[in-house]
Amino acid sequence: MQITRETDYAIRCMLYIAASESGSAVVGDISEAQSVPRTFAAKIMQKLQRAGLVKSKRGVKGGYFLTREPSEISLLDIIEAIEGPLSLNICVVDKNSCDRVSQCSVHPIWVELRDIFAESLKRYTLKDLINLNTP
Amino acid sequence: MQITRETDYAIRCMLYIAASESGSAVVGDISEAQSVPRTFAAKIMQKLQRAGLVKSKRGVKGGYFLTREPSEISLLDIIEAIEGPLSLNICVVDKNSCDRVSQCSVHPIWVELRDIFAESLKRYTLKDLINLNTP
DNA sequence: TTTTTTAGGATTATTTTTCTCCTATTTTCT
DNA sequence: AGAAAATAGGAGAAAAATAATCCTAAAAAA
Repeated sequence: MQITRETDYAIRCMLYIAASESGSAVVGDISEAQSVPRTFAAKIMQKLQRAGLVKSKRGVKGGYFLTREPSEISLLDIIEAIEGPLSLNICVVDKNSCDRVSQCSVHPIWVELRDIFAESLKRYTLKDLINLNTP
Repeated sequence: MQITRETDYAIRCMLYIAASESGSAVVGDISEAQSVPRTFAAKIMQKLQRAGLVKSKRGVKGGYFLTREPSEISLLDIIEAIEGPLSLNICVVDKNSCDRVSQCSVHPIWVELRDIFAESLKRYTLKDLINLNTP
């Protein structure tokens, strides 16, 4: 029931970019500032890019920058970018994982809880997190 | 962000006991009915007992039975019995896991979300799940 | 005293997570 | 043009967590 360390890193990386003066940052800086292993940070940024949360620019003066305003990027966005669609139980996202889904009395609860959790995670944006830090 | 298979099994085991005529069940039956590997089911029942959700009786005519009414046992109870205290990020439950907790702007959010999620999970009891099944 | 059933320690197997390494490719600056 | 600074992505290694299994012991009932 926990986010993975990778997801935690991803949030911190996004936060670093969002809070940076220029609005963009290079993997080396992100990695160092947020204590995320450098090559792992690079992989994470690639995932975030594929999910459309950031864009990259190669070469000198390159780096990553957000594609939307910090107020438009939620924790849910980042979590799903890294972990895939949110669900509390595998059966919600992969019907084949359980052959009893159709008769399972818990299944609909997992679906319902997914929506409740998603709503909660949607409510927190990068902007909120930055504001908490520097009020 | 998902419960483990062990936790899913645990919920199904509890549900089986709660729904049984006699109010008690033997590991072999639980295992078979819920398609949980037998020895694993035994381990799970032991965890549930240590958490105080069930009690056991050894020997012929033995088995496991609930210590509280189905309406008094929530999904949160079962999840925490198996996985330990609920938290969305390791840092909420183990301060040593992250050396930046004190200055981390996300940390308080994880604490807050934990409470929201816990409340949601508390709302669903074994009784609710049984009723869904046999209305 | 035999059978049924749980208790618990030790151990193995599998899967997932958490990275690392290497070789492109792109872009800028001199 | 060429060197330097970045990201891109495939492949895979290491570590940790999950998902079991096995064995021996203990308790209770018949």
